[in-house]
Amino acid sequence: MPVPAHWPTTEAQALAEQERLRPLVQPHDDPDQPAAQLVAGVDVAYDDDHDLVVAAAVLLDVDTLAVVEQATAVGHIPFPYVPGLLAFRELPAVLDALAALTRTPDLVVCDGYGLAHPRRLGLASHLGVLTGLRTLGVAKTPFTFDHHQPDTPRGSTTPLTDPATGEEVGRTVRTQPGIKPVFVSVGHRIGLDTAVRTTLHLARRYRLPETTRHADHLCRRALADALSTRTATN
DNA sequence: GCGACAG
DNA sequence: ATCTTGTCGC
Repeated sequence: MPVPAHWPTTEAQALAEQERLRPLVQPHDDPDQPAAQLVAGVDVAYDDDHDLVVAAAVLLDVDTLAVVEQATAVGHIPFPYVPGLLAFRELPAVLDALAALTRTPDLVVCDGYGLAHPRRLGLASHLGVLTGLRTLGVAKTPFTFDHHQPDTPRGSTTPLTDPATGEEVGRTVRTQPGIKPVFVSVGHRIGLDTAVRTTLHLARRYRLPETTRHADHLCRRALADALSTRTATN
């Protein structure tokens, strides 16, 4: 329930924490791990007026895409929204929701970026390093770095490149024909090709991965429930 | 200095 | 993220 001990309170602390965790990210496929069977989707909903944050973790079978388990967690908002420091606002609740699951996911799909981040530690990578879990990030809107629009067909991609180093830090992916692309980047213990392939598999029907859709719906319902319960109690 | 800026 | 009306389409 509570925020992890020593969770950063100021921007300076958060920046220092990112510098500390950044070198621990493993941006490649992990040979010791078999292909993912249980994939988790995590998402968060807020109510700033009541200082409430609700996270949801939904486990899907990667083959059938059926929901096999789900959990939620409620808490207080631990950090303000600051571009580049989103993880400090979302992860405490996400960690609680994941801990509430009975089974351990083989992969966690996050809402946002991983390596495609100003300091190479977006929330997907951050979550991966903190938990040791394999993670990837799928963002809905551009953040840092330039890119071109992918072609119209589903599966088309274009690189998200760091203009300074020329390094490919992510990829725009057209998950549905002619529909606005999503931005995929490596989180932890996974390579970009695998991350993109997995995202396309999970987004066979809609623009966003099934994992993200389920987690989004669940955390919104849970937030509504938490607010109504609060009204009935207070 | 100014603008941009995941969710 | 969240606030919001109507509207197009399966």
